[in-house]
Amino acid sequence: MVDRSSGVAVHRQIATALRDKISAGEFAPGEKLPSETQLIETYGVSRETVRKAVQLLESDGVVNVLQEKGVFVRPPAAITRLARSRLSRAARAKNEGAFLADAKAQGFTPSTSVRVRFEPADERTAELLAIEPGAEVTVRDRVMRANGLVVQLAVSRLPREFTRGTAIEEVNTGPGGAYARLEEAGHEIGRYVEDTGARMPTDEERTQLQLPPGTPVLTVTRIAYREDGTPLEMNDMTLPADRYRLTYEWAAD
Amino acid sequence: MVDRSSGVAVHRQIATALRDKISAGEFAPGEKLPSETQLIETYGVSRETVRKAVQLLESDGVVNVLQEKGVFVRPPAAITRLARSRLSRAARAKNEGAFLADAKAQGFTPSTSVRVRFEPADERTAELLAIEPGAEVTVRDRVMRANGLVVQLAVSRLPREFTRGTAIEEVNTGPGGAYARLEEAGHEIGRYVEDTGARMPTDEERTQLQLPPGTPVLTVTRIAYREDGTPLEMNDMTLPADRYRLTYEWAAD
DNA sequence: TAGTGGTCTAGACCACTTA
DNA sequence: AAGTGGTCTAGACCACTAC
Repeated sequence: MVDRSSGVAVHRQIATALRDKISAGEFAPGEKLPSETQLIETYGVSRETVRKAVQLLESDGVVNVLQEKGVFVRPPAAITRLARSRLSRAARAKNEGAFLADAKAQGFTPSTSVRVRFEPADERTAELLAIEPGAEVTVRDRVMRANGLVVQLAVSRLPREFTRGTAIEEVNTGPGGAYARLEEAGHEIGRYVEDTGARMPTDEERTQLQLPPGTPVLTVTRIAYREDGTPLEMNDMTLPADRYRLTYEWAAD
Repeated sequence: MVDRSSGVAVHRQIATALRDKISAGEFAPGEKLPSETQLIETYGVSRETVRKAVQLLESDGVVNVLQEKGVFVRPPAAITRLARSRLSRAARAKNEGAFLADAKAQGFTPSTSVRVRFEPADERTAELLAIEPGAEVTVRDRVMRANGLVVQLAVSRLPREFTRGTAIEEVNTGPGGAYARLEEAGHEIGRYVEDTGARMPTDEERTQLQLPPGTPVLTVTRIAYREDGTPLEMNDMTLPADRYRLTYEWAAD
C-alpha cells in the first residue's frame, strides 16, 4: 500500500489514498473512516504517521475529526446565497434587514446582537470613507445568529456626522435599518461597491463562528455611496465559506 | 512561558504566543522566526511540540516554512482586483480578453494555454445551461499565467449548438474573445450572473497554482445569458485567494 | 561541519464515549 | 472495560544550505 522509496512522505501517500477513496465514493459523506488503529495495521506505519495523514485531510476540510468518535467525511454544508437584491429599497420597505430576511427564507430563527461605539477613524477607514484619519466614526458591531449559532460577523462604520441624532446610534435602528435612516436624513444612496475575498480565519473568528479546521472565511467590504459620490458607510462582513455564496447579477454593458 | 495545567495544549499555547508576537509586529513580514532548536529551548518542550505549533501557523497561512532556511512571517501578496467592468463591450472592443488586460495593467507578462474539447453535459452543466444532460458541450480549459506562474484556472462550457462553425471551437477565439464571437453569431449577451465562494484547494489545484499551505481559493461561476434569458456560457474560475479580490458595483435599487 | 526543516518510530498518559 | 482521538517525549535518520 505504501511505497517507501518513492520519495513521497508516507503520511502524504496515506492522505492521498484516503482522499481518493473519498472522492471515489468509497467513503460517503458522513461516513466514518477506519480508526487510527485500523489504519496503522492497514498501512503498517506508526500512529503519528497515521495522525499526520488524517490531519492533512482535516486541514483541507475533507474530514471532521471528532474526539472519542472517529474521523468522518465532511458532508457538504447547507449553502446560503446572498444576492445583491437583498439591498434593494423594496426589500427595505418590508421592514427587515437583509440578514433577517435571508435567514427566515432559509427556515432559521435569526437573531442579532449589536454593539454601538464611537471611534476615531484609523487609516483604512479614513481612506475608504474619504474622511480625515482620527475623525469620529460610528461603529456598529453586529453578530448574526441562526438558531443560536453565530453565522456572520459584520462591522459597520459611518462618519459620525451622518448618524448624529438618528437611530443609527441606537442599538435598534428601526424599520429598514441604517440605510433607511440615512435616506430619511437626506442622504440618498446612489450606489454600492462590494469587494470580496477569502482567507483563513483568525483564532477569534474561528471561535466565534465555530469553524471546523480547514474552513476559510469570505470577507466582504461594502461601501455605500451617496448619489453625489460621498461614502456614507463601510461594512466589513465575515462569513464562513462553507455556508455562504455570494451572487451578483448585472446587465451586459 | 507555557502553562501546563491550563488545559490548553502546549503546542497551541506556543502557536498563539507566536501569532500574537507576529500581529504585534515583533516579527515583521518576511522576518525569520526563531529556529526549532531555539523554540525548544525557549519553551522547554520537545521538538515535535514545537513543530506542531509551527504547523498550526502554516496551515492558517500566517507563516511560510522553507526547508533548510527557516520559518518566515508570510508577507502579504500583491492583490489583483477583478471588477465586473472587465466584461464590458468597451473592454472587449480593445481586443483583449479580461485576463490579459488585467495582467498588463499590473505590469505582468501574461500568457494563457487553452485546450478545447467536446463533452456530454453532466448534471450540473445541464442545469446551469438549461440543456439536456448528455447534450454536447464545448469546453474551453484555460490556464492563465503571469510571468510564467499559473495564477488562474478557468473552465468555460457552452452548448455546442452556439459554437459550431465559430472560432470558439478554436484555440484562438480571436479579438474580443468568445463573447465577441457569440455576439457576431447573433447571440447578444443580456446579462451576467456570478456566484462566488471559497474553499481549500484540491491537491491538483494546489500543485497547479503553487499555493502555499493555508491558502484558500476563490471559486467564481459566471453564467452569461442571452437577451431572451437563454444561458450561453458558464465559466468556472479558480483563483488563489491571497492574490485576488473581486469587486462589484451597482446603482442603488 | 553546523544548522535547518522533514520524516518516522515507539511508547507513554489522558479524557471521554460506548457497550 | 474497550475503543476513540489528543497530547507529549526522546531519539533516530535524511537532505539540503551556508559557511
